[in-house]
Amino acid sequence: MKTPTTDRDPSPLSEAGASTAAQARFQRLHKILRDRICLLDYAPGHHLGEEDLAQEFGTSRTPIRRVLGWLESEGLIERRHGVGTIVTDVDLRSLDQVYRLRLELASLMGRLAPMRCSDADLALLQTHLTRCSKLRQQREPTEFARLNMDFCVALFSMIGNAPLREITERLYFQTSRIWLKSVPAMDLEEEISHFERQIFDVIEALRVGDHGAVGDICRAHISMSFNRMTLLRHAQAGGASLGATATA
Amino acid sequence: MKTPTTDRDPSPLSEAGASTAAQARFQRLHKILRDRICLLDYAPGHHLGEEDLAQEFGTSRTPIRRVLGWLESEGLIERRHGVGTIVTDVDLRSLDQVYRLRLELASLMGRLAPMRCSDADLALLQTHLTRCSKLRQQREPTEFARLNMDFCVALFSMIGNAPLREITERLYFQTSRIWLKSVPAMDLEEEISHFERQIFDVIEALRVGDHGAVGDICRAHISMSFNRMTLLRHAQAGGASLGATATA
DNA sequence: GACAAGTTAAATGTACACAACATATCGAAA
DNA sequence: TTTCGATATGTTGTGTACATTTAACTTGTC
Repeated sequence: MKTPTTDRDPSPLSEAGASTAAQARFQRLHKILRDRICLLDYAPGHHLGEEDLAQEFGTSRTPIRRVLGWLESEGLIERRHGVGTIVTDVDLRSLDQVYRLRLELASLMGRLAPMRCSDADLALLQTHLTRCSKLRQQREPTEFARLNMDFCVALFSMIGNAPLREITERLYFQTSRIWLKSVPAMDLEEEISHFERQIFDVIEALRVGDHGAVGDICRAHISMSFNRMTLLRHAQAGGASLGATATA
Repeated sequence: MKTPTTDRDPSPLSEAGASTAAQARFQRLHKILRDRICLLDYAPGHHLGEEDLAQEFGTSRTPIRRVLGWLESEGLIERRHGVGTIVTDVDLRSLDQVYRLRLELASLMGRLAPMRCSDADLALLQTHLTRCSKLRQQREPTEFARLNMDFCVALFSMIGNAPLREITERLYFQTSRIWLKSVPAMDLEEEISHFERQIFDVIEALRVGDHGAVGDICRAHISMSFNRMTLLRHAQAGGASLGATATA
C-alpha cells in the first residue's frame, strides 16, 4: 500500500517487468527519484549526494550510481566530476522546442495505433476526475502536481505505438517540472478547471472510441497550457523590468 | 586521426561536449560500442562480456558498466543477472511501429524548425554522394552500411529542433541494424541507387532552402525502403513455407 | 585592503574482491 | 535408458577502499 509500484503496467521503463530482485530494486529507486525530481521535491539545481541516497535506501553507492546514470540518460540530472550531481533546469528556448514537438506527438497519440483502453483503465481515469473535482476545493498545488502526473502516466500508458509511448513519457518527465514551477504563480483554480475539462473530454472520447480525438484534445490543452505559462512569464518579466520587484 | 570523435558536433549525445577526461573516454567507448552494434559487428544475440571489454580497452569493469548502462537505456543491449549482456533484436511488430513513427518524425524534420545547414555541412553531404558513387562499383555491404550511418548522422545533426533531433537519432540507432540484416539478401545495386538519389535530392533541397522538402524526401525514402524490406521478408517466408529451404 | 598561491574538504570516478544468480555438466539411482 | 540432483563454471550485481577533480577557504604578501 505504501508503494504501489504499478505492477499492472507491463512496460513502464523499457520492456518486461522486473524479474530479479536487483532489477525490482532498481526500478523502485528509479521511480522514487524520478517522482521526487518531477514533483519538485528536488527542485532544479538541487544537489543529490550519492552517499546520502545510499544511506537513505540502505545500500552502497553502486546501485545508486546505476539509477543516477539512468536518470542522467533521461536528461533529468547532470553529474560533474568533483562537483556533484544536480537536477537539471530547462531554459525557455529548449522548453519551447519540446512543447512544439509534444504538440505534434500528441496528434499522433491515437492515430498511429488505437489506444489500449480497457474498462479498468477507464475506471482509473474516472478516479482521476473525482480527485480533480475534490481538488477544486482543496487547492493544494502539490496534490495538483501529483494528480497531473498520475493522469498523464495513465493516459500515456494507453498509447498503442510503443516507441511513441516511450518518447511521449520521456518528454513529459523532462518538462513537467518546469511547468510545475510556474503553477504557484498562476490562477490555480483556473488551471484545475482546465485540467478537469481535459480529463472529462478524454474520457468521453475514449468511451466513444474516437481515439484520434483523444490526441486532438490533449494537443489543444498542451497548447493552451503552454500559452498561459508563456503569458505569465512575460507578465513577470515585464513587471520586473518596470517595477523591479522580481528576485533577480 | 585514428578516432575523429567528431568534435564539430556540439550535441551528439545529450548536451555539451566532453569536458573532463572521464567523460571523453565515456563518449569514446559509447560511440565505439554503439557503432559495432549498429554495423552488425556485434549482431543481435551477440554476447558482450564486461571483463573482455574491460581488458580490450585497458580499464576495469566499472567504466565499461557505465557505458553498458547507457546502451541499455537506449535499447541496444539487454543485461540479465547471472546470464550476461546480449545485443537486443527487434521483432517485426515493433519494427513496424518504429517505422510508422519515423515516417511522421521525418515530416517534422524541417518543419518544426529550419535545418542548421552550413556550407561545411553541404560539403560533407557532397562527400557522402561521392562515396556513394564509388560504392556503386565496389558493392561492399559493410561500406554501404557505414556510409548510410554517416549520412544519416550528418543529416540528423542538422535538425533544428533539439529534442526531435535526439529522438530521431535514437530511433535510427535502434532499428538501422535490423534493416541492415536484410541488406545482403537484397539487390545491393538497387539499394545503392535509391540511396544515391536520396542523398542527391536532400542536397538539392537544402541548397534551395526548402527545408520542408528535406523531410518529405526522407519520409518517402524511409517508406519505400521499409516496403522493399517487408516485401523481401514475405518472399523469404513464402519460399520457406513452400520449399522448406530456410534455416528455421 | 586586494590579490594570489597553497591548502583543505567534498564530490564523483575507478579498481578490485566478493556475493548472488543462472546455466551447463556430470553422475548416480530408478 | 531416462531422469533427477548436486556441482562446477561463468556472468552480472554489490560493497568498499582509493584516486582524481573541483571549489571554497585560508593565509601570506604587496
